[in-house]
Amino acid sequence: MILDDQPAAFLNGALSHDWSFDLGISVRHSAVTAGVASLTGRASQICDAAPAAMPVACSRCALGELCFPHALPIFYQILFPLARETRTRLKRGEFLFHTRDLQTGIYAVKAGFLMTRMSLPDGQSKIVGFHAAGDVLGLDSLGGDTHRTDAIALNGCEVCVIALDKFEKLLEHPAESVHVRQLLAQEIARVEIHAATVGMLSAKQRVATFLMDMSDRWEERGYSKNEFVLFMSRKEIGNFLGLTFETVSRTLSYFRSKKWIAVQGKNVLIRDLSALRKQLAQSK
Amino acid sequence: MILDDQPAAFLNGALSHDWSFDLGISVRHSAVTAGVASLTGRASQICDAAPAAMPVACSRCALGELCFPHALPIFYQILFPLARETRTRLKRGEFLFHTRDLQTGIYAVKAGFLMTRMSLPDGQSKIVGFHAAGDVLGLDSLGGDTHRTDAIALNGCEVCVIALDKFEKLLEHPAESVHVRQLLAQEIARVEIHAATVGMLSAKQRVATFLMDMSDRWEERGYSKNEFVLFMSRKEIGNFLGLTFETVSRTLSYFRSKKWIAVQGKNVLIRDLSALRKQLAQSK
DNA sequence: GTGTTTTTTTGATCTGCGTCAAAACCGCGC
DNA sequence: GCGCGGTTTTGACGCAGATCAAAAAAACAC
Repeated sequence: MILDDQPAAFLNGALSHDWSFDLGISVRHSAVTAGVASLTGRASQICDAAPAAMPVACSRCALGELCFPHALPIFYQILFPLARETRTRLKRGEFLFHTRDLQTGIYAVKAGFLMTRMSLPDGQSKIVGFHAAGDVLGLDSLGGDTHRTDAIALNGCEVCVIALDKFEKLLEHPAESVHVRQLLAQEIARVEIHAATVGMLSAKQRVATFLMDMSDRWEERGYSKNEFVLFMSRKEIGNFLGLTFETVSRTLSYFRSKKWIAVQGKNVLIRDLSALRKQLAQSK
Repeated sequence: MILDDQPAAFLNGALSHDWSFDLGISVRHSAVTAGVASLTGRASQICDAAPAAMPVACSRCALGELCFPHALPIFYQILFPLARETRTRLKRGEFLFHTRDLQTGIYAVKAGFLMTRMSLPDGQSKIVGFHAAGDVLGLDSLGGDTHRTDAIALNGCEVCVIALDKFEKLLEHPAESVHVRQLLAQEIARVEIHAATVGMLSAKQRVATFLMDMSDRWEERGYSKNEFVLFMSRKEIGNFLGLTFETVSRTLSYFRSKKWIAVQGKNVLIRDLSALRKQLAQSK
């Protein structure tokens, strides 16, 4: 189906242009652009699986300041090769870890997107977060010795694994210890905001918040805040927001009818961010 | 109004009996029993304000194993007097800290109940947690330098304040550092479960979950898991659960009509925990 | 004690979102 | 190219829970 209010060119032009803009992070670049391969017709050149032929120097890693070794010169030499050895590649749908798995390490996302999912007592499962390059996974399980969530790849991912014993050693250094505490505290903030969002906002407000959140994340990573790909399905968005996938779809269509966004499948263009933001001020 | 299915005696008998059962923690005892003062007719004897005449030895503190000094012999002598000096008393409705206040310390609840509340972009505020004796507040703000939430006393509270610089020093000890990471990780787990709960459960399921959660907390602290006081109002419960206060009230009435609980005001008696638990298995 | 305010309960009505259903669309293998 | 399974969109309908309203109960001030 062709967008009624927006020439399809925006998807093949603007989007692919921005996404092929190289930030000097080759692995992330390839993973991110994978999503538009079908639109740009360059599927044969840019494949989803992280390219083995592209070595990533830690100095150019997508994690940047977030990566532990950066703040820890003492362990830099030790951890760098360790992390390299235990790097993992995941295809869409593959698990990084399962609930109740013994926690063996900490995971830093170098490229791609994942989601974490938890099981409820009634047997249903609920998506508790989406994670992009630069995010650290597994810290929330430090309280026990098993994972509390499933982590599943949304597209081709590359994840740097730091073994738990190496991680513990890392934490003996005060600077790293502070850093990890900050990451944990930030995660609490994120989840609390999400709980508040899901708890008291209308469907329109939840979807608007979700789009704005995604926009921020893409911007943080150096991409356009107005044009991005939702690697998750409508069903997954709905699960995350506490809505059905039909409502998510309807709401996106509503935003499109108001000309606030343009959507085609997983590609999104924000056309009026302030209008979306104004939704939040609405009574409900 | 008299309970239709339960003689009022249970409230004046069983409840007050269990609550006057002294665990050797005098401050907590007085704070907890304050809620039933009007029922037991002993309001004049047991007042809400924490009694200045009752000193609390750290060895008998409600925090027990959770208290930092316990796991840290080295700092025990230093911190103990510091914590004593900076103990705070709060009356119902008073703030322990406000959003955007500069974070000056970490707070350990020694007696009473508090709630933490955060502001949403649309101006509304949302309760993100209820906290009882033994809980530690303020850790979630370690990511920045200001508080992200308001902390408000639900009844007479006594809170032990540990200045931030003292706390940082405490964390130089690895055992304490691990302990704090565990507390942070547990908080993430709590909030994620809450977000999942609020996101996809029906009103009956949310209220049932809430009651079971409260029951667990009272039991953890050595009280009966079947009889307790909800220090928060229906409005506050509703805000926390993402429901209106009318729905909370209606749902409690429904549970009472099924003879699963007995409620009079803020006093609750669980009469059939398994029936409540079965609610969660329901389709919705 | 009395009067006032706030909280809680219960009822009546309305509506946003879930549910069920069908058609359109997309990705994928051949 | 074509056919097929999964995803997304759109429509019709019903119900859980929000909203509006009023009375009862509890909390509070004096």
